[in-house]
Amino acid sequence: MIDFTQYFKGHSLAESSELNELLSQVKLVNVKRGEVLQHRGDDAKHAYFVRSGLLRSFSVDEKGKEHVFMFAPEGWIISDIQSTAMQSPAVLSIDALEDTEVEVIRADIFEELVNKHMGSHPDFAGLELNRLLRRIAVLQKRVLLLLSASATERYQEFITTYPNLQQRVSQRLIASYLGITPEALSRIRVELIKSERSASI
Amino acid sequence: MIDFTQYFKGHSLAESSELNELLSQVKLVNVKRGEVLQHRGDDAKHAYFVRSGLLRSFSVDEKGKEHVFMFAPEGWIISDIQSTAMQSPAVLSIDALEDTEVEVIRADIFEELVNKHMGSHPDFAGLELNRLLRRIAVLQKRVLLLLSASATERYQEFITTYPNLQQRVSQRLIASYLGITPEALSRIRVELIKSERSASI
DNA sequence: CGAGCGCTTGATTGAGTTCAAAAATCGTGG
DNA sequence: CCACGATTTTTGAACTCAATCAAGCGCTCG
Repeated sequence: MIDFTQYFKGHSLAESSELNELLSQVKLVNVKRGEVLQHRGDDAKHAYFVRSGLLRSFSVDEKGKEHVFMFAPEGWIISDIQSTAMQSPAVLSIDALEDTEVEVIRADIFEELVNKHMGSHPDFAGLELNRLLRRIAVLQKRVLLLLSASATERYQEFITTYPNLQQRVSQRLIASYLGITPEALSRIRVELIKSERSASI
Repeated sequence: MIDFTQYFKGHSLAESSELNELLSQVKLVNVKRGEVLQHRGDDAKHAYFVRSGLLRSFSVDEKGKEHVFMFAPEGWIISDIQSTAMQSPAVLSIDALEDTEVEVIRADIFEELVNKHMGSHPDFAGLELNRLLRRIAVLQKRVLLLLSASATERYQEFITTYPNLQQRVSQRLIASYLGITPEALSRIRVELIKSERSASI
């Protein structure tokens, strides 16, 4: 079982009263598949730490179409970092793709902790820095893929990067993550299976 | 004239010996339009602070095609954050689109400074955190645009977000940034000018 | 001044979308 | 546990946006 406490383990903050104060703000919530945790337009943004289950964030465009921004399985933190940083209403909605046990906390808690407790617990900043750097790495990779790779290549990249997710998420949602229609993904898969067959003969 | 020193102004580190140590590592370099500052595959990554001129970072795909990842005009810092964070060879190349005066420093200096001097100069972490959050914000926006918007919409978004760049960068490069061909952008512009005309009559 | 680069325009092709409908799967209540 | 309705996936056909290929024009800078 992974949780915020464990996330902070190994850092000086882990044993401090500040951490206890922080953890006392954490609410443990059970959400059912399909429930929406955060709506686009919400002013109060939250960060969600997934203990078990699966969340996703997504945007809705003018034509009403959903676009999956990210998936968050066990151990992941999901939030609308952009809207939190810009102190603007949420542009992303967040909902549950499976029954999920999730720890909820104010999304700006990380920044606040860094700013407030840097002096006494400086390595907390390093932890947060690391989280953001990893986020940037996956976003950079995703942008470059969207710029340069065909739908087929993006799908192959997806299944090698997230083999476990591929089992748990419907094709409809994978297609949305890849920026294509479900029909296109269906056709891509039959082509891939065909070529697998001929390659293994 | 903007530089690293100014970037650090207003933070406690600004007056410290650590900053002087840092600034002594900064090399001021003049690069000519077309010069490549960093090649894909380089092990030593650098961060570039643009004092004047214009840099860009880009990737090259298997077919040899270039894809513009970002532009960096005066006052911007450009680097391959992903490769620096992952301690892997650079995936992005960086070159000059105009004659550029640039301050060069090891790309991992920010992380190192945060880790080393956090105790004595904690607010430096806040500065760096802010830089990363802004980066994430633009990347999130770009991913969502690539997922949901047509080439025309992405172009319109580009010119409203970066009106100054539009003047300085060739259409060829803007097209690359948008993920389309120069021919497609040329046609899009014709259509937009047409519809502007009919709208203003 | 000429070679090359950038932009445009045209014709053709192709990857992916849209619309429609059937087949398969899932989930829920009885 | 089964059955029914709803959702997802597949398949087909027509269409669209953007890519590709090709040619011509206008600059500039060497």
